[in-house]
Amino acid sequence: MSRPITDTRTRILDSAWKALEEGPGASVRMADIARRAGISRQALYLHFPARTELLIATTRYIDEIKQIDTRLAASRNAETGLERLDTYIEAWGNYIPEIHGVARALLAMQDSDAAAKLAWDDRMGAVREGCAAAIRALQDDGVLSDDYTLDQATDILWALLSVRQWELLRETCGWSQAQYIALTKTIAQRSLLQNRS
Amino acid sequence: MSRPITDTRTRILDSAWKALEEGPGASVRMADIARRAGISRQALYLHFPARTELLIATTRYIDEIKQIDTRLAASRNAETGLERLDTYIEAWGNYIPEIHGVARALLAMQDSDAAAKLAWDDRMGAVREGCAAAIRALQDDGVLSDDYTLDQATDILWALLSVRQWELLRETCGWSQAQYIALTKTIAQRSLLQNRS
DNA sequence: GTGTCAATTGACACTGTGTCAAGCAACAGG
DNA sequence: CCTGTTGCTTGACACAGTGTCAATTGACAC
Repeated sequence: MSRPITDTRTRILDSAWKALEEGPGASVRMADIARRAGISRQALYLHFPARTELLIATTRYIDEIKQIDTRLAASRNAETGLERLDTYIEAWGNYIPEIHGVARALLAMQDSDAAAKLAWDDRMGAVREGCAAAIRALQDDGVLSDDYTLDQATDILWALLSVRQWELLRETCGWSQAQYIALTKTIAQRSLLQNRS
Repeated sequence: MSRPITDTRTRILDSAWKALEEGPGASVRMADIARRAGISRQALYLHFPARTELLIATTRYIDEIKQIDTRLAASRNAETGLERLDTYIEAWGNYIPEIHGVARALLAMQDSDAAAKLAWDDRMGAVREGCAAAIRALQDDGVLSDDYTLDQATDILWALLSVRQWELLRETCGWSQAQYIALTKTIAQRSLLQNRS
């Protein structure tokens, strides 16, 4: 066989990724993904028994390619709290464009597929935990303003990093990713930190 | 007839609103909305020829009940830029919980219903314009930091006000709306404004 | 050569959207 | 009282997308 299992599976995941990236309005139907991957629709179901499982698997796949866990671990190992925040912002900021297509597709599921949504929540929970850890490090360093609780500060940073989500609705932002990440850093520091160190 | 047109139409819109509010995973199918409103599914199509039109109409309906345009106009008439920002934040902040169900439902449309999405973008554009106007007033008052362009500042405030959107994915925030709006004001002022006045 | 495994084709059930036709109850004006 | 209109009803249907099933093919491994 010139096509080992992993090959086909990878081709499927690549196809799903590409389909999801094509923005809102893109057809992310099983048939489309199968056609993209060059296999039949039914063969797709041999690899992924349901659409939601394919979407979740695509998330994990993107995680691996983008080395998200590695990057988040790196943020955990940073020396100062501020470095930790920087590294986290870079990891998550770079992740968002890839991930928001999946978010859209999962949100789009009419049937409340509890298991799939739980898996997604877990993933997001992990990323969010990285955010909270960075904030906590800042508290330990004593540079975090005590106007905000840990949860509040996490929510604020999360919001700043997630503004790209709104591009789903109004695709008129026009910022480059680098611009965006740089600005996020500035605003996060200005908003959350006291001018101490 | 004990049921004039407007009565049925209002009942439909109320039903749709309620259905949309029941969070992600809620069934916002035409049949469900019809059952809620106490009419047949086909009668629903007599009032709204398509699902997307019902969703958009529900947005307008919520607008009216919540008097969003009035509130945004009030923000336009505020004396100082800071008051203007405050009024805007209050109007839009109170609007979000009602509106994010519609956002979710519209995002969920697989068929890229261009017209409906355009109408939605228009609505969001109007609200966003209110945001930009508030920011611009702050520039005129000379209290807005010139580190950010108008677009950047608008995006930041928009992000801060829209963090609730993420509750769709992780419903663990637990903030009260008042808490949220108060915090948004603080963070917006701290982030965007120079400590001048 | 036989078994196995991935993938194929073709058919089917089910759900949700949107359409169509025929009928029915109430009300209005002659 | 009859007639037309209006708002809604029931019942049927077409269509798209998901997910399932059975029978078949083609290549590789032992």
